[in-house]
Amino acid sequence: MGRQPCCDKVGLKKGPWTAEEDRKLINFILTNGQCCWRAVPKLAGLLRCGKSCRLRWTNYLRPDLKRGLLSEYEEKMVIDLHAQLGNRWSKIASHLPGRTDNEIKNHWNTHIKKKLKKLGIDPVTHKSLSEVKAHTQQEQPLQEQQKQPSSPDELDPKFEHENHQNKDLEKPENSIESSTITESKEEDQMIMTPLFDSMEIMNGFCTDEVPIIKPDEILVPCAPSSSQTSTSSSSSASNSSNNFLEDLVLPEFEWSNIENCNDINSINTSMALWDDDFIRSLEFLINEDDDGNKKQVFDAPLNQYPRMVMDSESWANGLF
DNA sequence: AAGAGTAACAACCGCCAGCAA
DNA sequence: ATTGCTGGCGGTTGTTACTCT
Repeated sequence: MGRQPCCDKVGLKKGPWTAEEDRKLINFILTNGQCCWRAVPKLAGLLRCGKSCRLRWTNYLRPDLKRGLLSEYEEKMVIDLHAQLGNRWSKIASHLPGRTDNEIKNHWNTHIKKKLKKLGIDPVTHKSLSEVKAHTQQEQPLQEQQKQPSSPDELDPKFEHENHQNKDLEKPENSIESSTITESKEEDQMIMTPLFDSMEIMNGFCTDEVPIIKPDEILVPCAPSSSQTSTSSSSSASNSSNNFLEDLVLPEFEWSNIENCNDINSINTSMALWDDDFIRSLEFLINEDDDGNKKQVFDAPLNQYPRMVMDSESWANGLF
């Protein structure tokens, strides 16, 4: 037998996240760290599917995210990495601390593509457009002869870029690429040019490094849920959601001391990494409503949550 | 000022690899 | 070995903001 489905999708909310939903999700992850996403919406009191929660967290709520447009430097990196990796946005994002694959993908499609075209560079091949044009004109008669693809790769857009890469290899003098695509981790490292080394020094944060907790270590807020709903200042405002997130001034995180997330002690240690100042500022910011009035949104100060021990069966059956 | 067109980006959808049951 | 769920990924769509006429 397999596992339970991630969600039944019945009665689940879709569309933009409200400020209240953001608060609930942040509240939950601040308190519990990251655990099984399927359980998050139930435990956090959200009518969302786990996948949606994960996406919202990784793409928007994560504390390490940079906001605003990509800098010229970052843009240059994206272009360079795209030339080497193609549309592997997550891989590209992994070289840009604080940026998400979604953000980079969007930026590529809306900004960089146009920029490159303006500069006469084909955004797919990273070659000059005139050359690409000439190349395709040369190939056209041949392609008409061979309309049936000779290999499955040709049908798969994923391979399109790699095919270009191979072509590029034939004419390295025309490419801005500095290395070839490889899947191995070792060679992935080699993609990092000295330019990227400075980025490595930055305090990179990875969602994988968010403390993972065991089911029986979930902290369940004990305050009545009505306190949350009564404080919901704007259930419709993705705008207000944006505002309160823009205001968040988040500290640098150091997750390096979490060596073994399966160890309960290390999990407790990891929770301590959200230092008091940060928690206070977060509470202050999150508790502010749209008019700037202070409100109690967190059910209780984070350090006052009782640690509720759940047995694994309760967890598995989702009895909350 | 209003409507149309365009840009920007958040969110969703479907697919897939990995893995637990 | 098989089944089917989870989490991650890339492509696409929908919504909002902005600009132009």
